[in-house]
Amino acid sequence: MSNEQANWETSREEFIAQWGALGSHWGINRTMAQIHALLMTAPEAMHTEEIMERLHVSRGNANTNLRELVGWALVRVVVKKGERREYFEAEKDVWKMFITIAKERKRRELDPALGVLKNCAEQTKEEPAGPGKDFHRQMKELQEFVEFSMKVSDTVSGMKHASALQWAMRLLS
Amino acid sequence: MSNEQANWETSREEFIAQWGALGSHWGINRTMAQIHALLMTAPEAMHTEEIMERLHVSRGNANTNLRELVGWALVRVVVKKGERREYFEAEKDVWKMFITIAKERKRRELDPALGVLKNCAEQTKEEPAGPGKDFHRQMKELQEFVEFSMKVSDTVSGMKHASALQWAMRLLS
DNA sequence: TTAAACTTTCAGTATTATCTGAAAGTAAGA
DNA sequence: TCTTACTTTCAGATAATACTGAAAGTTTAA
Repeated sequence: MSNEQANWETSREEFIAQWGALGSHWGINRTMAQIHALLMTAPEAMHTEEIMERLHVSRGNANTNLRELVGWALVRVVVKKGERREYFEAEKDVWKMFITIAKERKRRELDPALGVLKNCAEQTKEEPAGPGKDFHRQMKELQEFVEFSMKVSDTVSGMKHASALQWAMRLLS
Repeated sequence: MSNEQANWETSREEFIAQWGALGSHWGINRTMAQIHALLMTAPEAMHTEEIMERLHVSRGNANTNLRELVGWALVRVVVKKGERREYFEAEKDVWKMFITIAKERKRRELDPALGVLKNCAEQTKEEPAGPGKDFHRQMKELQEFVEFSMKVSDTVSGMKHASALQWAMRLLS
């Protein structure tokens, strides 16, 4: 039977399925997360056709989500000499992956959110004591917290894996 | 005109709308995020009726999402003496809020994810050198990263706001 | 040029998530 | 016990999101 597959492929299937499910709890399209999981565990770069077949998705869907992943810088396009079609490969280093995701989410979501908070704080800074002032204080506190998180995130993102680990050891000990 | 409203209420509307949008990028139901934003900026505890009216949502929707927020421990039920209906109030301290969310997401999503990774790693630990072994290593690395994140998260969650700030200052300097 | 090989786009369709409203459930107190 | 005031549930409706497939677009090379 050609239905036989290596044992690890069974685990891989499970990983892909679960990574997809997890993604959708975090506002990430299920197919996108699955493609990511597939490429993350791929021994070689893959092309669209292979991905379509493996995940049973249409060309349009595969293409859109691959582009999205490339946009997130989690996946790179690989051109093979003598071949016309594009191959895709994912970043496999977990630490780099984490940093990439953190940076991207910051840019896409935290930055706009911070804008709103600043705006709300600014618009209410003249409020006299009472509910208006309380609201102002609340927005200020949120704003400061977000700014603080961003700084931490930037600092950690700038670290090499080794120094991050060292830093963490100190924190955890 | 009774359409007039305090200036800060205008900012509050914007905050609620944007908090809802942000939430949905993070896999959180928009209404839930909006109720949270509403309560977070409420001078007094509110009851279901007020929330329904303010956000134009049905009783069922309001009730479900309030219960969900109580389940997340982001909102508390308040009973007023002499009153039969329940009032709701949100945690306003940003640091506490953050810790609560971190703990809850860990419990709900990271714990199960870790299970899958461990499983995948376990099932492939005997793989001989080659793609199977590479997969095993990949799962191990992800597992270790998740375990590490959990430790950091637990440590930070255990901190009082003050000591967290102190810690952060050292990191950022 | 023309054709072949591949990628992108998008209108229409399918799927999933969310919401409504009314009926059923619960509990206090008259 | 009955009524009233409230909360919960959930089947069906609606809205948001994701997916398909085929046509249009692009690039390479003969």
